[in-house]
Order: sequence, then structure tokens, then C-alpha cells
Amino acid sequence: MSPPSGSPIATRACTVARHMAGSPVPCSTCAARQFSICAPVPESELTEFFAMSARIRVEARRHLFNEGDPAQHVFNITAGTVCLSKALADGRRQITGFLSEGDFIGLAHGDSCAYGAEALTPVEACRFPRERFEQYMAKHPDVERRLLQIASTELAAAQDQMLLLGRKTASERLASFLLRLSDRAVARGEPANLVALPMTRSEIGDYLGLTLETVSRTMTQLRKAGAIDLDNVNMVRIVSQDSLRRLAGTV
Amino acid sequence: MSPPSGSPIATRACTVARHMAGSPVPCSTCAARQFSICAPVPESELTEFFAMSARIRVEARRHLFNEGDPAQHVFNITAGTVCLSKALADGRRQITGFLSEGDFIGLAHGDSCAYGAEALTPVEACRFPRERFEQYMAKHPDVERRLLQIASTELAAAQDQMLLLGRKTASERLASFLLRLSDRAVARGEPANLVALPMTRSEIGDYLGLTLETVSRTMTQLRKAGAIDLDNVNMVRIVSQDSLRRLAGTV
DNA sequence: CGAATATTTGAACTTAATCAACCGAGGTGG
DNA sequence: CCACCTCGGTTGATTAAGTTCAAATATTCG
Repeated sequence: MSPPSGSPIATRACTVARHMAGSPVPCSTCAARQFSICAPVPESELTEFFAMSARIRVEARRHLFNEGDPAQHVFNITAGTVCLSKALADGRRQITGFLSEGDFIGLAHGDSCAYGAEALTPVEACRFPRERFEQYMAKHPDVERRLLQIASTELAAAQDQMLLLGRKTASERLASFLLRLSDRAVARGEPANLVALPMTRSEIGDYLGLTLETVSRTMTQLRKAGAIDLDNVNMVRIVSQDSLRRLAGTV
Repeated sequence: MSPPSGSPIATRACTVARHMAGSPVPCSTCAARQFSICAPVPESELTEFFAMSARIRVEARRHLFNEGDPAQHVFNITAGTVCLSKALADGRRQITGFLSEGDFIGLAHGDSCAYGAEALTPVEACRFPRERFEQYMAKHPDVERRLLQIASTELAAAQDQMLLLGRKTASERLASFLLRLSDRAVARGEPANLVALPMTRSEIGDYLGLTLETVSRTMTQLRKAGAIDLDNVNMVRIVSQDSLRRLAGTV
């Protein structure tokens, strides 16, 4: 499913940095990814970039950081799936996004993390000390510009999600969700009609503002309506893009 | 309510530009505003900035632009209140934010506007041609950096809103909303306990993912609970910050 | 004053949440 | 190896929160 991210890379040679070197060989993990921080950087400055990066691995179910932690690092995911979430005092939580290879974490930070980040699968990531990353960024407007692009894209996605959460019905939410995952799959060169769900029903619920039961029921509805099929619990086959799109309203 | 924004300013001398000149006199409309694009720019480059700005006025209920329009301009609001919204085909809509003096519109644009912008009150704004603004920005990393800050702040706000829309009850939503407005009021030097609502119940509903009836009923609840009082329909007096905060959960 | 618009309140209804039972796959230990 | 346990998922019955439809009351503005 994911590209061969176990390929021989020096432990500290993070994929972001490699890509930034402008190497003609596209980086195996972050190449052409929508959110990855890719910008050409002269070879001479690469050492500096290498020096501040570290490759980390996080087991499934472990947290990269928690809501409220001091914001010490920024990350570029190179493998696996991460979810970002905010919680209320009584435990209700909202997942604000699912991230995978090529996605960047570290925007929207003040001094402390405004959200938590949890690995849903085993995760690999490049980690940069936040402060040094920002100093570096200040010297490289290209990187800053790329980050502004990323932020703008995320903002647009957040607005779509607000429309979904505020105004869509359960089936519209789930249909929209599956279509987005399908688009993502296409963007990374996978077939459009086969959507993997690396997250549980409960996590989908926390993302869509529903309960896990409603997610399950709605999944069954979509199946009975002939829009999707479940190859297994976490592999959805989209049978009819059209009916799914009609069910979704938009996005 | 709003600061004296009718003070003598040359028609094309937009407040953003004035502030950017690093004038010791703080700009009457965008000074110290959280989202305003303020950065020191040498006097010599000011002409260029003036040249591309225009001061516009928009009547209440009129649109600055519609969802789907080609994205031609960016704006800095200098007076009045604007709402940004996205709609579904059948008319359901989600308001993604209320903006007022000092707020910037123009992030998250692709080639076309991802959302519409409507004046809720008479509005004044500085308008910049998008393309020229971006060229200018490219030459001034300071402005770009400021915009990244803005985007990050908006992203954090969007995540708060997702938590609100996905997981909070009606009274928690309304309480959170009033507290945010109160914080905004404080930020502009107004009293914390007196919150003006320049928008209708229906617009509040479209922002909070509720119907106008639920907004009205919930307002009554909060009043009966002794958390707020209604001086008139669009002026809320916060009687007990504490109970409001307790009702809100967070934010 | 009167029309138009916004708000409040009421009653019936709908959607999704809650509570609860059951199913099935995967892993553990006897 | 198999019984058992756990965890995630599905399905059912009931309930609650908020929507919808409807009517009455304020408010604004010409």
C-alpha cells in the first residue's frame, strides 16, 4: 500500500531534507505529496538541515504529542497514519484530521500544542526542533511560502469540514468522507474505487461528529443503497461514484 | 461602537499601507488587530502599495464576492462586519467566520473563491488586486510571514470550531460563541460583559450549526439560567462569566 | 400607522444518540 | 490445539436533542 519507505536511507537523512536538496531522484516518501514541505535548497545548506532532523518511529496507539504539551517539534510524516484531535473535559473529542505520508504537522502552534497527535498505525516521521526549524525557515522564504500554501490548503479543508459538521446529514458526511479518501488515494496513484480505512469506526465518528454506531449503520445503508461494498471491515470498494457523489452533496 | 473610521484619510490611502509605512501614529482602523496585515515597510516602497489599493464601501446585505467567483482580490476590513460562508446545493449553508475591522480576507483561495463574503452591516475595506498583492508579498518576506501567522491563527480557530460543531450541545455552542465575542471585544478595548451581535439569529445558527429557533430558545435558556441578559435583541450582557464558562466546556 | 422582517414560543416530528445485546476475528494461555 | 477473552463491529430498541412547522409577538423602517 505505502511506497517502500524501508529503503536504505541514512538514519538521520530525513526525506524532507533529501527532497530539498533538489535531488533528481524523487524522494520515496514525500515526493509530490500535497502537504509535504518541499522546496529547492542548495546542496551547501543541506548539512544544516540534516543536522536538525531526526527520524522517529511511533507505534500504533501511541501519541506523538498531547494537547497542551509544550510545542517543541514539527513533523513530516513519512509512513503510517496519524490523527489530530481536540478534546473536551468530559472526554468527548473531535478529530480534526487524518494525516499520512507527506503530511506536515506543526502549524497552528502557539507555545503549546492546540491539539494532540496519535499514531493510528505504526508511524515514521521526520522530526525537527521547532525553534531551529523556524530560524531556518526565516532564512529561506521559499520554505515559508510553501508553508503558507500548506496552511491555505488546510484552511480550505477546515472550512469544508465545518460545512460537513454543521450542515450535513450522517450519510452525506460518510459519503463525503469516503470520496475524500478516494481522491487522496488517486493523488498517490492508487485506484479510486478502493479505499482503505486505517482507523476504527469510533475514530471515523470522532472525525465526522457522529457516534461509532451511527457510522456503522450508515456504512450499512450505503452498502444497501449499492454505493459501496465492504471487502472487509477496513477496505471499502466504491461501487458507484455517482450515487456516492449524489449522497454527499459536495466534497 | 466602532472606532472613528470616518476620520480624514485620502481616498486611496488604505489603512494597511499607512500602517506599513511604520508611521508612529497607529492606524485608526487596523492598529494592533489580531489578523491585520501589519509589517514595517520602507517609505520608499509605499507608493507601490498605495497604487494597488482601493478603498471600497459595501452596503449591508450585499456580497463582496460569491462562492465560486474568480478570486481577483484580497481585502482588509476597516469597518463593519462581514460573514464568510459556504453553501450546499439545496441552500443549507455554513458560516465559517465573522470578520470585522482589521481582519484579512484572501487566504485559502485557489483560482476561485472557496467561500462567499457578505456584509452584515455597512462595510468599508481596503481592496488589493490579488495577483499584484502576491507579487508584492513575494518581494516582502515580512508580509508573507505575517500572513503565515494569520493563517496559523485562523487554522487554530477553525479547529476550535470543528470541536464546537462536531461535539458540543446547543447551549455549549452558544455559550462558547458569546465568550469568543467577549474576548474579541476585550481585544479591541471594549468592556468584556457587553457583547454586540451585529448578526441575526439565523446567521448565528448558520455559524453554530443550529437553526434560528434553537438559537433563540437557547438564548432564553442562558437568560433564565442567569448567565446572560438581553439589553435588546442584539446586545447581550454577560451576567456571569463563570456560569457561561462552565456551560461552554472550553473556548 | 402599517407593512415587512426578526424573534420568540409552542407542538409534533425526525435524526442521531444512548443503552444493550450479539457477532466475529485475533491473540493468549491452559 | 482449542477454549476463552478481548476488541472492534453490527444490529436492535428506546430516548433525547434539536428540527420543522406554525403561530404569536416585537421591532424596524418607510
